[in-house]
Amino acid sequence: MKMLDVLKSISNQTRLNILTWLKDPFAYFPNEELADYSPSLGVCVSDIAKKAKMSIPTVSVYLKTMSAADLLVATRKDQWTYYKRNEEAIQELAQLIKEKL
Amino acid sequence: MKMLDVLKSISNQTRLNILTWLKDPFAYFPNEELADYSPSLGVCVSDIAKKAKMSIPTVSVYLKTMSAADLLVATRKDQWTYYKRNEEAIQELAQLIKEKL
DNA sequence: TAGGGATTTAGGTAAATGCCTAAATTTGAT
DNA sequence: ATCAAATTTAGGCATTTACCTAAATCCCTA
Repeated sequence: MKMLDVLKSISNQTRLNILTWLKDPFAYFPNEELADYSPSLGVCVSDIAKKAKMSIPTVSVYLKTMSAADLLVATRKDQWTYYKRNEEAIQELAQLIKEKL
Repeated sequence: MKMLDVLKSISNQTRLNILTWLKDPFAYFPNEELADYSPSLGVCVSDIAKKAKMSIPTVSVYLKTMSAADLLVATRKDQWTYYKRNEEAIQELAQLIKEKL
């Protein structure tokens, strides 16, 4: 894990929010959008963009950045790309800060 | 603690390095510079700037930013400003990431 | 109170980041 | 093969960040 890239990828309020939203999608996204939600997939790009009130392209690259930093896991299914949190990597980051930083 | 400001303040390789150096000054700074080192004070601006191979003004504002984010503690003594880590805040950050992020 | 060392503040430029719209691509369904 | 929906890629502009040098300030000591 590249500590600096991970840190950069969460040094933005929107990206930080996305991480929070994905922690508990039912608490943050309209239920109808989660009709066929599955924890193994996560939430799709456009739903996240709508929640963020930001353009889809912007959010698309944010998500891509975060998955490049290994904080999110992307799954393409049909024409949708779903993103979910990578809990292991997040815990690993906390651990790294705790003992190595 | 403002999570975002803290994260921003460590989203830079040099500032990340400084945090590492201050964790164990004797391992990273020339011993003669630490002649009157005391853990309660830390290391002064110009020694840190020299170690970073960066201009003093740049490092001065980096350090100030980090202490504004509460990651460092500054102590002015005579004409020197010493900086040391704020271990509590760093642990708090790790904790915050672990359970709230 | 003048001089000098350490630091901070100001001011500037280049690079990176934040976001957008438009265009291109992917993929399922007629 | 074609259309439409979702996403990604490209390109662009505004703001922030990363540094620097020069000037100002702080604080000692003569």
